[in-house]
Amino acid sequence: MTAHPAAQTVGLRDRKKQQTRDALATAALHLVAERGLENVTVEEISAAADVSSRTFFNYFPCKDDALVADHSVDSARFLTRLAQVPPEVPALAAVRSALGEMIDRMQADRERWLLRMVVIERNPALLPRLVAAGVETERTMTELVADRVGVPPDHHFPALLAAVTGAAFRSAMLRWAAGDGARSLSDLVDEAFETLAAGLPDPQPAP
Amino acid sequence: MTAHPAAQTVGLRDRKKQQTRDALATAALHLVAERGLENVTVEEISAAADVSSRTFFNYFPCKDDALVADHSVDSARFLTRLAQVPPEVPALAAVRSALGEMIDRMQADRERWLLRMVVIERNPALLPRLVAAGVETERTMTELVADRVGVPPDHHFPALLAAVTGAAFRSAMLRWAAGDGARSLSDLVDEAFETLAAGLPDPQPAP
DNA sequence: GGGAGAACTTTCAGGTCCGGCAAACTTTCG
DNA sequence: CGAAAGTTTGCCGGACCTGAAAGTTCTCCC
Repeated sequence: MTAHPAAQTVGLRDRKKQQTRDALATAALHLVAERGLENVTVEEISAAADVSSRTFFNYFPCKDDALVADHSVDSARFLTRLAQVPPEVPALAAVRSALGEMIDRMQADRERWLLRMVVIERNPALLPRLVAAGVETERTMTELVADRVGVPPDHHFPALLAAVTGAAFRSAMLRWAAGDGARSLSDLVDEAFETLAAGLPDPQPAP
Repeated sequence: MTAHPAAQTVGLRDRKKQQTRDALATAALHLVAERGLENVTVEEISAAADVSSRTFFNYFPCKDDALVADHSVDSARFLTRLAQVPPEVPALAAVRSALGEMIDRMQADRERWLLRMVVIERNPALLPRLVAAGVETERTMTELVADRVGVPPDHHFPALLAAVTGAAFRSAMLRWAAGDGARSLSDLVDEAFETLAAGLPDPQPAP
């Protein structure tokens, strides 16, 4: 037996895969951060990660996804959480609650996520990609919410809630990056959701 | 002098340009509607509009833009309207009010807009494009709103309001198309904005 | 251990997207 | 009419992305 009898669930193979994926994403983020999206090719990213450019596409369906997607934050877990929130909790609060775990994981990966958001901010072409990453999630979320509040799936509320909370979350993420992570993401999301719950009233101009 | 002494502001040249642009957009929408986004090339679209494929790119920066962008609904006018709404009107209501004109124009172009939204619905890759079309608008909108409510530009409210109203509007557009335009877009947008103003409370399950 | 087979990577070929360039053409204006 | 300005077009090349086939690396089971 080798010196590592434990850690059986993940073999060498999976560890290498994760490494490669990580190397590609990291290389992509750093290169784009310093040169801009247009001035970085897939070949350069692949070279920096020491793999062929064909391999790049085995991991990411397109260049942008290497910058925006993140395996560690998979939406399936968020949806599971959402389904688990007790049904008497209002939908908006339920969504906020279910986001908690995802937010924690993002804070744990603080460094990388801040870089990611800065890259997105400086390359607006990526912003739609951020939406794309959530579009399938929003669809499922719509169904979950319809179920939860007991309205037909073509009612306007579930789709509106999904779209609006998605927008609010993105807004908080961008704000997080803009402040370089000075305030916690959790706080910023809370602030946004409270404003939503209050019906988006005009804020006080000056105290 | 010719038989058309009036209509001086637009010459033959500009009229032709508008025609070409329109032909390209129309061809793109119809082809994609029947074959799907992947199975339509720029060459085919250009051929259908009787221009070279090189000309296509003189009008649209990429294939998707021919499907999503619309010259008749330029956001500059919306922003102008927004700036004109009296400052005592709360920001959320002001946005709804400023959207009115755009909505009217979309209803006038009902046919084309419904087709467009159906195409987007059936080709989810385009949905992020719809966001992209509004991203610059949202940025300006953020500044306008900050100004209007008298908070610094890095306050969370303006960006949140811009993102959220954008999402709500898109949600209403998709709903409009899903119902094949049975209910007026104006109604659907009102419904969404009222729900926003109420703080997104859970709807009544059944009467 | 050791080999059969699965999984991953690489190379290669090819289609589509998209932008720069300069020549031909069309409209506008003096 | 003729010059100026704008538009269309073909040509070319780089970049993105995909399929197929061949080569390499890991896993599993004996």
